Amino acid sequence: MKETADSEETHGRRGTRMADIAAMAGVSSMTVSRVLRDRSCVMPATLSRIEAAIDATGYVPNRVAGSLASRRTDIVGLIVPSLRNSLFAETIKGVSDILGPMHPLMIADSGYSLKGEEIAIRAFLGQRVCGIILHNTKHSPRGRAMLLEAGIPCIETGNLAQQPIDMAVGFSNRDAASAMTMYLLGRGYRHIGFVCLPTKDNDRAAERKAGYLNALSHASLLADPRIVIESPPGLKSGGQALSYLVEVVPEIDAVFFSGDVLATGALLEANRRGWIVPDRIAIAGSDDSELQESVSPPLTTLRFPRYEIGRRAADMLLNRLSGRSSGRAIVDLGFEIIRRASA
Amino acid sequence: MKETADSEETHGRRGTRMADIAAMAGVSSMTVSRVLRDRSCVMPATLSRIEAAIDATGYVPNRVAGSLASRRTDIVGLIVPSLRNSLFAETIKGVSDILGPMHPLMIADSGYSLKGEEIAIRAFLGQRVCGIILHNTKHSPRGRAMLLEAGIPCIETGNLAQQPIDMAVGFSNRDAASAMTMYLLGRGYRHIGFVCLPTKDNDRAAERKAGYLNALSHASLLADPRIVIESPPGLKSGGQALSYLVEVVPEIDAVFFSGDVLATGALLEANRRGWIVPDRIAIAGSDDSELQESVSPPLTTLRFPRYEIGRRAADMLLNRLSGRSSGRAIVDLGFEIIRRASA
DNA sequence: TTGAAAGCGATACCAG
DNA sequence: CTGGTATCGCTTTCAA
Repeated sequence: MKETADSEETHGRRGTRMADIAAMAGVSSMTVSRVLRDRSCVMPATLSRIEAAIDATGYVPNRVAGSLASRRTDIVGLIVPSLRNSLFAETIKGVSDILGPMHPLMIADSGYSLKGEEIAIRAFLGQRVCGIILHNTKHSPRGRAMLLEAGIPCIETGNLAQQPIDMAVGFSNRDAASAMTMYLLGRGYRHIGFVCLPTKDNDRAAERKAGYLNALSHASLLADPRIVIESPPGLKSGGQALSYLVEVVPEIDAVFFSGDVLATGALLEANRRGWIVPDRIAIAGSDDSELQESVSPPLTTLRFPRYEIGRRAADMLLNRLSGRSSGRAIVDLGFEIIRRASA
Repeated sequence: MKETADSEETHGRRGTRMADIAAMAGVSSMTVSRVLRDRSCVMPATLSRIEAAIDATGYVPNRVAGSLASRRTDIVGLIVPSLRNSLFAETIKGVSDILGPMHPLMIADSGYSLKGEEIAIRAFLGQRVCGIILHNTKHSPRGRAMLLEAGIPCIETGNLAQQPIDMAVGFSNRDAASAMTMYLLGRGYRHIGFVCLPTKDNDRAAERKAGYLNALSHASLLADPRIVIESPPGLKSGGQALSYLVEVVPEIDAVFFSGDVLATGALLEANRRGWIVPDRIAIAGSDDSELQESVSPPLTTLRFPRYEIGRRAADMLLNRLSGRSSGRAIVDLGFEIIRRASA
């Protein structure tokens, strides 16, 4: 019956368990378990024996077992449309900063597809994450159903959801686009083009287009469908979009690029062609960054509080978990128009 | 003894368990477990009953319990210096693309500090990740010890480690910096400045500085310490570095910016000041991107296969886990010098 | 091909 | 403050 000792010696490292620590310290594993949560709930003498055992062995508690026993994990799941895009990186950083090491962060990208999001949701639920943060507010029926069914906090951050599954934090893409369009109208531009990312499966792009169209109709202007286009992401793509718009409707006097670095690409292209911005054509962008501020002329853009959105999302999640809050919060963090020389 | 039925009704949703599915399908839970791994190992009739039960209930297997029983998870841990930096986003994307939904990805940032990395390592080991990918090749003693002790695959990717803990994939920052410096020397520049990110806790920056110095001494040139500087990251920072260098040593004829977007910032600053690049001063950068290609003049840069590094790292990890490989692979994915107009 | 029994390594819940 | 005992929901192992 030396099986135990034998296998420890024979098979080598099987990993230190809580029971081993308990044995070394001459206590039960419950005491060890308690110490791990709260050092101040045992006698000092006991505590020091336990701590000695822990760092003699380098024991790292098994959260998998702990999670099974307590029926919950500390893992937070985050799904973004793309891991490559630095915009989402801001939000990820915000989330990560608030969560800290006590709440491991699991990240998946949906590849901008509803199906991809659904797959990620299922994977996360399989891991029994304690909460989920999503960038999309549009979901597949199954995805939405799983989230509802799971009964865990869920925060949607991409567009300010009017009917969130649970909670939402963000800003209104529609209002932001509308505001920028009105700003351009206020500056006297009358042939304002609009470029956004593909709207399929992307509620944010769709909302921005709607905001642009809204603003025009509020001003009793008719949108010219020839200069309302969708474009893939990227600097070059922005340049190409600008070239295209000017060719199709030469009298165009301003363009609002509502996606990522499109505006910067357009500005670089304008510079290359020797077009004076904003005299020949005004350019407005979105998602302000150091880059948009550093080009010449600096770009007028929308600024979104992406980092703060990540922080708030994580914050709301943690509050809900700790029972300090409940209810279907919808937090609007707004946006700003950053006025610079380009429009 | 109607406890079971009672508690299900009383406490409501407790989540469907494998045993429930088994009961519904009239089989044992072992059979359900098997089906989940390999649909083709049970009789078709049994299979369809089980599948019917699964999607009638929306059952999502509990990986926490599964992991405890099998003593291993499918979770991969990834630690990067910063989640904000789009460079690392490339690698993250590569890792994520290879892992897919079967291997959830846990991500933490070290905040460029060894202590931060150690904390993340401990957290990951607590979650019993099946493998770890690190961007740093310099670690705290405890961090290194934990990794060694854990006995799981570990891949270092930031700088090509000569003595990896386990496996390594990447490129030599030293060789790359040396190559770029030699390229500049070959173009006839003789007063070449060097700017890198802070070298503290950052083996990559340190290696690049060493490569620059190496190249100079191979050419029997003395480095001028006044124009070898460290600078924080960012476009503006790059511009400031350029201004500083030109002021301190006016005869400087080229600068190699070895970090991130520093070179782009410097180029924009040069343009602003009306300095002709490369006639007044040549500028070379690193970490090629669409941006560096799109500015005027386009930047000569080093290009690193960051996405591919992520893919290979994940690939090596998966291969090791599946037993298809072993051994301490060190994979050098190299680098390229992208020659453009700026230097 | 299928099932029964015995864990996996913690925590919950009571008792003392 | 401390310990015993019964899970947690699945996989392993062996037997049928």
